[in-house]
Amino acid sequence: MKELKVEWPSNLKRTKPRECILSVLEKADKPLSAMEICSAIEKSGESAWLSTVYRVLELFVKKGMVAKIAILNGETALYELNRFEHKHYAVCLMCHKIIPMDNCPMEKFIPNIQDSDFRVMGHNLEIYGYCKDCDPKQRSL
Amino acid sequence: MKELKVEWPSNLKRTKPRECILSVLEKADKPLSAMEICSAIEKSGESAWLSTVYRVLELFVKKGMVAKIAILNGETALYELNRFEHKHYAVCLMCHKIIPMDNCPMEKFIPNIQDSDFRVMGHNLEIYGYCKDCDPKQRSL
DNA sequence: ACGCTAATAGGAATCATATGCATCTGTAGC
DNA sequence: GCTACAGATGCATATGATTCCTATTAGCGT
Repeated sequence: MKELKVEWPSNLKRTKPRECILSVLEKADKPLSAMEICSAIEKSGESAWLSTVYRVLELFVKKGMVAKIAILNGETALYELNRFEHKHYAVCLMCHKIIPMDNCPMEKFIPNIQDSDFRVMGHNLEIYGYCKDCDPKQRSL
Repeated sequence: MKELKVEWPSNLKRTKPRECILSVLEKADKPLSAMEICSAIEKSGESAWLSTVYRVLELFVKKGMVAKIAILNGETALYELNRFEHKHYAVCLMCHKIIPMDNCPMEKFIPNIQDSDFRVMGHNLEIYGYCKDCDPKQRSL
């Protein structure tokens, strides 16, 4: 996955934690949890408080720079740069590996919602199953 | 939504909390959280402990009697009877109302997963947006 | 009815996330 | 470049959902 950049909104104060967090997300090749972001920052020699990471991520989501996704019944929220082309993931039920999907079933689908005036803003989709490493183990149980 | 029944597995001990929980779910017209189930039981005059409710729900999920779903980035897990025809929901971003959908985009969709040997077991889909009551409020912000 | 096993009550622990407040830091205006 | 102030962070502590622990209780096979 190519490293991609997000434009820094002009009215957004540049502070060290914010730049660290964005930089971690730019380098990430998969969605990260707040805690993973935090330890990535520590590893790079900077420091960051988890509460700050949460606050900044929430802000980034509000600014549209970052997307928040929930995986496997939402034990933990994950964050990734908003790659306007949106993405879905397949999740392994055994090892919790996250594998990107390249297409989206919603592209040409009209949901039949019982509230006919519902204004659709977006969607989450998650496929679950067994990845190629875990499938054999699973079958032999 | 019609009240529907689930068969009680023959090897499953019948205890008061379990029967209460199943009965609440049978009467429910929407997915419920563990706490909602708990208070519904209290309201019916019985008593139930949250920890028991969680344990029983987990058991029911394992037995395939109940489905666990996550809504809006998984703040809270919701549970409903497993209606083998599976279902998806639209969720209002403002009032968190849950509106059933009658069709499913995955029926004739082949996900293009980067792990080509991934064995798909199922999926979660959630549409989010604004329901007819909240859409006007949203637009006037 | 008896006894064994599994289930529950009750509470305390845990995990992710949010919040409150004092202190610090970007940055707009000079 | 300096200053002031709004807004951000460091840090501790709260919160809400869920899980875990253990003594007690209750199904159910015999």
